[in-house]
Amino acid sequence: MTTRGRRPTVKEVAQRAGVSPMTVSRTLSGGVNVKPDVQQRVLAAVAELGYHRNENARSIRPGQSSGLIGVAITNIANPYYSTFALGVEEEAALTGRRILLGNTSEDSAREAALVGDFLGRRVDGLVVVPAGPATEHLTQSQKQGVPVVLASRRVEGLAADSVVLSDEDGAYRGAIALIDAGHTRIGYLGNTLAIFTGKRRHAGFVRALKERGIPVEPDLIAAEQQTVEQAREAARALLNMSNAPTAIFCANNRNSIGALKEINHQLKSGLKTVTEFPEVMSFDDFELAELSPVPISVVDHDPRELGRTAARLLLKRLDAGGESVAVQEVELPVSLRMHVQ
Amino acid sequence: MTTRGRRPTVKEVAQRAGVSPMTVSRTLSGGVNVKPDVQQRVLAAVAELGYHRNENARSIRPGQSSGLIGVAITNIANPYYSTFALGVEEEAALTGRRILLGNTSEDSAREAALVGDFLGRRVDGLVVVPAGPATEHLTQSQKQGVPVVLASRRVEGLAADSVVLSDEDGAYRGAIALIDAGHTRIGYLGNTLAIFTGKRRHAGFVRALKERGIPVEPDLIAAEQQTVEQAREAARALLNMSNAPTAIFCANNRNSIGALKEINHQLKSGLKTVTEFPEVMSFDDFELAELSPVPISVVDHDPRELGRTAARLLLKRLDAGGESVAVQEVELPVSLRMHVQ
DNA sequence: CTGTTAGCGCTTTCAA
DNA sequence: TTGAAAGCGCTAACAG
Repeated sequence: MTTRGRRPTVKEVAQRAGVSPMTVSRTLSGGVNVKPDVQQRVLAAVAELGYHRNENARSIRPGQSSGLIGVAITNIANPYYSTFALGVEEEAALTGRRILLGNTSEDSAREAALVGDFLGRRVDGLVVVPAGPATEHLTQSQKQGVPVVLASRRVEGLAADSVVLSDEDGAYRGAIALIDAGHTRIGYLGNTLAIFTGKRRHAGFVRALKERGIPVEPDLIAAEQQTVEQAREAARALLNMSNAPTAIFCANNRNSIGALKEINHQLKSGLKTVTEFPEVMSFDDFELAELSPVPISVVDHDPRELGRTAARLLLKRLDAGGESVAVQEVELPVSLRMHVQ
Repeated sequence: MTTRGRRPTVKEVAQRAGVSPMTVSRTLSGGVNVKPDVQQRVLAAVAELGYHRNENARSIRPGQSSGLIGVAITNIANPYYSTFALGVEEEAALTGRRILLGNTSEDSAREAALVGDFLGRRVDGLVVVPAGPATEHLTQSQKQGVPVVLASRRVEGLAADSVVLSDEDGAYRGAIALIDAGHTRIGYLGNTLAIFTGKRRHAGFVRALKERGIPVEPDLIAAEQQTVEQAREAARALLNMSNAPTAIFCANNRNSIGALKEINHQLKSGLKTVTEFPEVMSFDDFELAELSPVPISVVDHDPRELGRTAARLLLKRLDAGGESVAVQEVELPVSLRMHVQ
């Protein structure tokens, strides 16, 4: 039995198996040039002692990697990002790598601290959903040979691989669909234009309106909501306008959910009937969207695939070693699903 | 400028600052016994080079810890678990620790592999939502001085700290509430009884029925659904019975969502009216529960707090060093919220 | 096929 | 207040 609190080392395994540490090391690395019966003894000793090779000690040797990928996302609790993280984890696990996960809460300073910590832990690479326009910590990572892949959002002035959604196109198509359905007064609920996705989705929305000769009324645009509660308040304001919009475009799931909560609330209070509420278009699908009391359509996409793609871009660059590879900018397609049932 | 692909070491920082590596080390560890002006020079060199102390090299020295916590959960994409992970991450970050996150997909073998990998990376401790009754990998971890905290589920025969919900009590109260509302035919949708929470919630449900003299009809019990799709099928079977239940108790969010999807679907198909569908009681709150077309109540709790508590239990044990501390078994309360609006 | 040597980046111990 | 030496666990490179 192993003594409590002791972690066995190669030496102990070697001793127990009656070989040198090198033979243990070789056995554990595939067993080239080790006699089968000796391997057996080594593996038996490993099992008996519950030995696990110290990956940290291993990683400090030149040419060795830590097998760690640092993942910095803005909000783990948002299903969109947690599903994204799942995608990264799965793809990383395929190569035996693990993810170090950190939450930035949309705070650039926290992101920078997190990245610094990740570098200290010698991650092989980073997958980041950038919280803001800051780039220093990311370029520093790149300079030290730790590649960075941006996901969901890009940042200006940083030459890094990235995978984002077709935000502009998706928002454009969503808005066009509403216009085609006869709407001319369309509200907009989104996150701040300072954020990559917020800006692009807003741009797509505006392009659709302009193209169809519909004026963009500032009163109908609310683009500062990051939480469901904020979104709900903004939705309330839109719904309570004397000349309320007949449709609302929600630029992300937080805003869609806030809008539905408010619509549901007002509906249950009984002041208006269903037909008096606007139709909803949501950029982001979400669980139970089909329960919406008003017709709802979604600009759908696959956050898990977004995560997988981010990981793949990173792994590809890692495989290339230090060789310079052209920066990859991937844009994943979105699909319009009308009137989710 | 740092050369691409080079990570600076203490030596380089020392050279640049004109001191020995030890002085750099001391400065970075708080600066005791280093003259202020020397510290300035060191820190300047650190900043110029973008130096990050190699935590892996650091951790191999005796008495040093990696500052890593291994977190193994069964399904990152489930909001319940991702919110749980957020709680762990937050609490860990307070002590400067990071989490290594792995998904087990309810697979014990994968969990064992994950734990082995975590041990190899010299985690300070583990937070595990156990996928099954297997304990070998967990006792091995404990034997090597790496404490384990179980969350959401316990496993028999393992003396480890744990934090779980008041499953039995919550299910009991939920069922009693349905009975008090006049229901005598109550369906049950849950995950398998082989899982800790499944067994306990089912037990609470059954206890309520028995206590009130209501027979437990096997036909009304479906307890094998792990996914929303499976839950939806099981719900369909219940709804389509000639003598369908007037209420359904759903033992977790996957089952609640599956049930609501099916109810919504049948409702929109127009074969029955709203009042012909059963009322729903959901163990687990979830986003947009209030949009349910039928009355819904929830057995509510706080997965983030569950994560925080798990992390706190672990940190407390780590603080105690190797000293033996009594095993802590925490049970977090749940609250009944009737007729969510 | 196996073992010895040396050294990765860091910090504890001891000496100055 | 500073530095030199030694060694943590591991594995390339070189013997044998």
